[in-house]
Amino acid sequence: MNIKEYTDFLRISGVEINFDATFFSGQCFRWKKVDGGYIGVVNRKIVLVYPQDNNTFDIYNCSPDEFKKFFYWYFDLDKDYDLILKELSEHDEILKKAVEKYRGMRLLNQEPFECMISFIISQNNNIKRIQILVERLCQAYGEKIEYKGFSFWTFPEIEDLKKVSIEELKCLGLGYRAEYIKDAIAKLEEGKIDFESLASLESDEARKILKTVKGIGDKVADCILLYSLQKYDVFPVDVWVKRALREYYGIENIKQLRQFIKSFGELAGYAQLFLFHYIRNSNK
DNA sequence: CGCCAGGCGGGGG
DNA sequence: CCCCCGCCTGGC
Repeated sequence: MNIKEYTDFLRISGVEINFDATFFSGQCFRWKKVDGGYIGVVNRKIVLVYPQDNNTFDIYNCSPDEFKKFFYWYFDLDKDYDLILKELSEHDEILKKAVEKYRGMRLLNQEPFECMISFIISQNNNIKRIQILVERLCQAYGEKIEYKGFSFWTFPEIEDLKKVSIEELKCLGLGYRAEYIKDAIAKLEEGKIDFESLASLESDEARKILKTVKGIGDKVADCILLYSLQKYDVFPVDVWVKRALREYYGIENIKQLRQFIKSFGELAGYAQLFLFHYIRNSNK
């Protein structure tokens, strides 16, 4: 990888990133398309990304230091994707196709609080509505930031949300999830949930603790573990994945499912990312 | 109007 | 443990 500094952007070359697949695979909800690129709010800043030819992209509003310290991690660039994708391809034919089609998709390492709240919101909702609800939450309680004429809001901090009532959250259209969000914040405040200590635990232990929050079940817990706590042995299962696993792999029960997930070892999360995206886009 | 959407909690077998 | 139902809300 090579980083070249220009007056107001960095040119990163030697890394293959499929931004469409990465940003719109359902692992995150705040990136948007702009003319020729993508805009997002990450690390409390507005960031613009413009893909170029030959495994190169430009990134605006990001210093070389910030790229090395934050985005290198965020885009999962410390991993050897050649190796990961090779192993997935060798697992079976379905995964081989998924990997071929979406080569360059990255598993994002996101901020745990944003990830937790976003996936609590995601339950029983479609992607479009998840995006709208997350955006409303940011506009109501986040901090307004600007860059090159774009204005956005940061994702609210725990401090910003702890004084907000359930009723106020419901006004945003969150419905019964408002109560769940409040419970998550209360448990964070009380120290019953602590992301740092969760990250140090085995996935099964961490999942149990996350599930003590009202509104966090297996699926939401696994998304938090995989997308923000680096638990790559976790494989979130939703209705789509369940259906696909039955159809493609003949998986009918929990026992078979556990065995299937275990067969990927530490790459289960990567397998899920590629399988899920492949399934979602091939069926329509 | 009913049904569904990238689940979950609560109750009952 | 497994199954089943209702659920805020908005779109179709």
